[in-house]
Amino acid sequence: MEKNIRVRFAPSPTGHLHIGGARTALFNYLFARKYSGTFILRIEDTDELRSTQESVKWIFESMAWLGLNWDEGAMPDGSQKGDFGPYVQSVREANGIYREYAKKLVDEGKAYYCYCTAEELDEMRKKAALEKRPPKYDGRCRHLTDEQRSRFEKEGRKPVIRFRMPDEGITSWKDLIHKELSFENKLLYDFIMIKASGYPTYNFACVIDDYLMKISHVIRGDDHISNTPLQINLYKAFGWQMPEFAHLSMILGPDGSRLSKRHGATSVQEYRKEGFLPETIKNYLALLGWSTQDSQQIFEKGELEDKFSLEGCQKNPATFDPVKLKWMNGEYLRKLDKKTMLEFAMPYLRESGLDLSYPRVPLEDLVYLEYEKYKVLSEIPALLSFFFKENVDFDSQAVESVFSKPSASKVLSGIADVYSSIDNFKESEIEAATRKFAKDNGLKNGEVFHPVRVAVSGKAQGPTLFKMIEYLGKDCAVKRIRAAFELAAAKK
RNA sequence: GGCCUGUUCGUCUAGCGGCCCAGGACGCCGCCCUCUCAAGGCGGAGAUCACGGGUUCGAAUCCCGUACAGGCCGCCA
Repeated sequence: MEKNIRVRFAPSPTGHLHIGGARTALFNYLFARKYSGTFILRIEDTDELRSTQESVKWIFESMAWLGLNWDEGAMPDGSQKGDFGPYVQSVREANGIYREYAKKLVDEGKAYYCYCTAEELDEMRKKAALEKRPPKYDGRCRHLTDEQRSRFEKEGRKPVIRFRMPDEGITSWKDLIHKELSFENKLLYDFIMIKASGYPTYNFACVIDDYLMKISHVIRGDDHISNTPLQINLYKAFGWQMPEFAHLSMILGPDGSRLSKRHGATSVQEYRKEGFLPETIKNYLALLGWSTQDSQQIFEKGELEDKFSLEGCQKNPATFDPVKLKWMNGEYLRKLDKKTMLEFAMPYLRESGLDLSYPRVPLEDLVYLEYEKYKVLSEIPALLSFFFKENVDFDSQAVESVFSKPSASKVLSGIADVYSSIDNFKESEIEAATRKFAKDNGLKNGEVFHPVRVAVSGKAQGPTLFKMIEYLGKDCAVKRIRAAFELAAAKK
């Protein structure tokens, strides 16, 4: 691979960072890291209507959370990092960069002013559709005389600048993922470079900036494939060397259409809130459309950066699978140590409204108790809630199936006495005493364990029993078992 | 309507002419472990490689059609 790899992620700030955008960012990031290149963040806010400052903030936040740190570009504090800035297109526009280059093409006869109104264009498209022709701009303003122009100007019309597309020939390039791709020029159209507002369009700004920022590889979604021949003709008109192109496949929802809001969570922020770890998101996203030869699933820190390659990228679209995402998050959660897990769990615990001062054991011990069960952080409070309050919320089904057994009330009254006489209230002591109780009374272990579990936690499923009882503490456990005894006795 | 792209288990994928009547992972099913649920271990079902033609001694892999799917055709990006 040649030196000076420079790639960029260029989102338009019109909402939260979408999971598809995050993947594009990730692939660019990984590519840059793999080849010791430069990863650049450029804000493409040329849509004056939809771009917002707030969206820019969201993009920064999501990128930072994912750990996709950029070497150059717009920074959260408003500064510009790097020698090829500014990295915000609206600022570049204000600096006159796009107008300057557009004028150059106009002067050379490679672009022209067009006075057609949006309504006229609309009309043309409708007509074309009716006649089953491609809705392509017919080039009617290509050869306007000075007289015609001044008449339009007098009418108060603001012109756009259109690129004069070659009528003949073929535009092709060797895509790093799709191999050879080609388009006939006569099918292309005179696209707008500068809008009537003076703002550049995507296709124009993108080329100017990629050139000026010395981008070596353009890695983006393959919804841009048909924009590429337009852009290549721009490079040719300027006489610039074009970058390499790599078009990534799309991400689909479960129904096979492009992943969108109606498929549920689509922004990085939503996944963060649900309790996915950034490492999970990165790992999962990397696997959507990319793989190693041995189909490796889980990557240790730094491994993605080492192993990533464009050759391993898929040409066909990938369906997003939330189930596998959750599995993967479980894998990452299980790797966390006690302290880290508590740090991650804390926001969810706080938000749950549980009385965090209630338990007598350290929170990290409680959280870690069920560590191998978690799939997302947000489910932690519900799993542990019985540790945080005086009384037990009984699961009616558990009560029904366990307390209705004839031995239940006998077990509960007996075991409460046994527990209250244990001095060293630790897991091993509790377990030994419980097993002895079962044996002495001719009961199966399960006949004792199950009612006790429901009595202290209210649920039929939960953490390992004796550790749970130890963490609850002697007083609490005995009290709960006695209360449950009343309940079970009443059932009879 | 035109152009472009794509098509291997339900899903993500390995595969780049013989090692493949197709391997891994998620999910599913069963067994084991076990105080429950998980986790873990073991095993299983699941793809005639979209379809039809070629090329070749030999094709999931190369070529051509067909079908289906997606993308683009905006003074959106």
